[in-house]
Amino acid sequence: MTEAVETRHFIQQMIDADIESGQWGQPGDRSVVTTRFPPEPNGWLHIGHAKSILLNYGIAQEYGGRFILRFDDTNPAKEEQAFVDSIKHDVEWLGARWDGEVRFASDYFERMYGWAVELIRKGLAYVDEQPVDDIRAQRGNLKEPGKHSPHRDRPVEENLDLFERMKNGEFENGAMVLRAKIDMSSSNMNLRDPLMYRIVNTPHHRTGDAWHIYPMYDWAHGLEDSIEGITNSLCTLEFEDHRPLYDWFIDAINKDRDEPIHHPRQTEFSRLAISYTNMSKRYMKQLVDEGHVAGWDDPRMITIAGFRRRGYTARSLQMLAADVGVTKFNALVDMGRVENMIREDLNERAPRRMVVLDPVKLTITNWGETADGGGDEDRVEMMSVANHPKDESFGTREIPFGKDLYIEREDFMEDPPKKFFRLGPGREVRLRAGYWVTCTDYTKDADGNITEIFCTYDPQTKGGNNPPADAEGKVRKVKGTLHWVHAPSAVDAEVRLFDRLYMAERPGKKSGDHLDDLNPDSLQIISGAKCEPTIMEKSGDEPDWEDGIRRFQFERQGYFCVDQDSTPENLIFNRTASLRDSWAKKQ
RNA sequence: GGGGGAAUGGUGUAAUUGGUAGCACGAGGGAUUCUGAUUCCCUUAGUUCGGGUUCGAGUCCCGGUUCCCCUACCA
Repeated sequence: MTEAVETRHFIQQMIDADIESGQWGQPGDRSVVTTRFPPEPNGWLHIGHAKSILLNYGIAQEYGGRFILRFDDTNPAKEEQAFVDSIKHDVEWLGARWDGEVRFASDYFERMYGWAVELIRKGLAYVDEQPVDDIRAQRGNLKEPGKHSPHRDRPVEENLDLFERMKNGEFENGAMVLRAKIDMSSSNMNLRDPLMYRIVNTPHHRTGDAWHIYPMYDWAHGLEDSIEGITNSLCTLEFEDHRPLYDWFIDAINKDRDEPIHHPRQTEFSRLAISYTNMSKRYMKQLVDEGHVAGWDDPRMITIAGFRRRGYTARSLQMLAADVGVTKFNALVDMGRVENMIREDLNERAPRRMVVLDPVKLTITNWGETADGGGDEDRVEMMSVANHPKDESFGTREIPFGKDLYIEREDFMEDPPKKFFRLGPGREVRLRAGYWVTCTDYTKDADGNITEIFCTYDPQTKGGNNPPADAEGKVRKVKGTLHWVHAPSAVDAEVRLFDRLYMAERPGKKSGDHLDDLNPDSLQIISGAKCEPTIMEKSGDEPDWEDGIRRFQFERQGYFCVDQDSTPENLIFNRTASLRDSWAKKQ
């Protein structure tokens, strides 16, 4: 007997071991586990952030610990309150719930400053007043060691004085910095006397002009983690080289200190990369700025807002995060996987509707004849349709059927090949939940476009059911079932069909410019789609979409959601994903 | 001529830490089907390379290769 064993990724295994050994407190106490998501409020969150959020939140959940949302607002020049709000919204939408109030690094500036003073007193930090270029030149490079700053051995009292005056705003931007005194010949560039503070005379979105110096990432980040009692500071692979510095700063503070501060453990995992996209903020900004997309929440963007507007569910992103796993391997996840996740979720949860995207008229010429004789050309029959083929709890709805219908233009061919299971001259198909119809004639315009299709229907196939067996006991069969709408009662809608933004697996890899790989057909707007009249009807059996965004499967077409700009008078649908199409693949 | 990481089917990810290389997706084939969807069944294909230790190596040792990251007063 093989049992499904829950496999634990390397971070879970590490935490398990820490708990057993009592790394953070009493051995066995799982509730101490504390994680965080620390975005800088300077932009939009993307799918890569979603992986990080879900990883951090998931671990806190699993161990019964805490998950903290902290804004790393240490750079007043680039940050805005608006991003704080949108990031909170995205994190919540993803389903992550943070512990207590949202935290801000700027609330810790005073404490960080105090610790910096302690480092100066210990001779571990100094004020450097050299120009940026000199500092840069002295740093050396990957092969050459750096050189000491002439101010490296400035007396402690002088450092203290200068640092305080930096804080008080006595100097211009860039006039001087505070640096840690570590090792200018280290092979790890991060340890070559890294900057701790710089002068920025720009008002901060939360602290106003209270500060004139702002902490650098390496100095600030570990301290923020420490203050919040973070046990596991999870970050991406490129920070591996920063870990020695992360540890050095906390150790330096704790050196000769009566009450040592908490020392979290930083662990790195590989960031999410997806084919046919690029997570680079620079690239995304260019797409927006140059109008290649409509904005940061354009449904083609891989921002969380973009995925949301496209119709992706939080659950599908959670499924994706679980699916890609947590490792240190630089993996490239196939975009097809992402698309399959939303198909999997929506297949289960989306109620079905019939919508004709590219309508062509279909007229039933014998609608006046009925099985019991005496039909009425103008009558409308109501047909009962299941809202979900596999789940009866979705219930049914009634849709009208009559003489004048629309079907999909691509469902008719003048001279169809044998394997084409749809309509053609003389061929019979089932109109889903309607009747069986046989094509008897069609008309074309001067350009050769089909303008109208004429059919007869079989009154014995009402509801789409098979006709009764003939005298020899044989039942007539059809290969194809088409979706349709009743023309007089159809509701118009705009439908936006999205495709991948890029045509290359790794945009920009070949030519160096990602714009060269842009897919010119990534957006197709259809203005005359015809929807069944019950399109927006709430059947009560419809799932409670946690974000209020309504989603449907348009039968035989794909999954669609109601766009935020849609109104009852002017319906707008976004295609989230097409259905799998083995017919298209064969062609 | 530096440092830090990583390599398992096409893709992603496991392997009780030395004991039958498994799962998912994809792809191919078939069954079912009032969505060419869904569902179900079958098949496909892998330990970066070369040595070594061992009864036995994805796992340990030695050597090589390839890929990613590191020289911001950004995070």
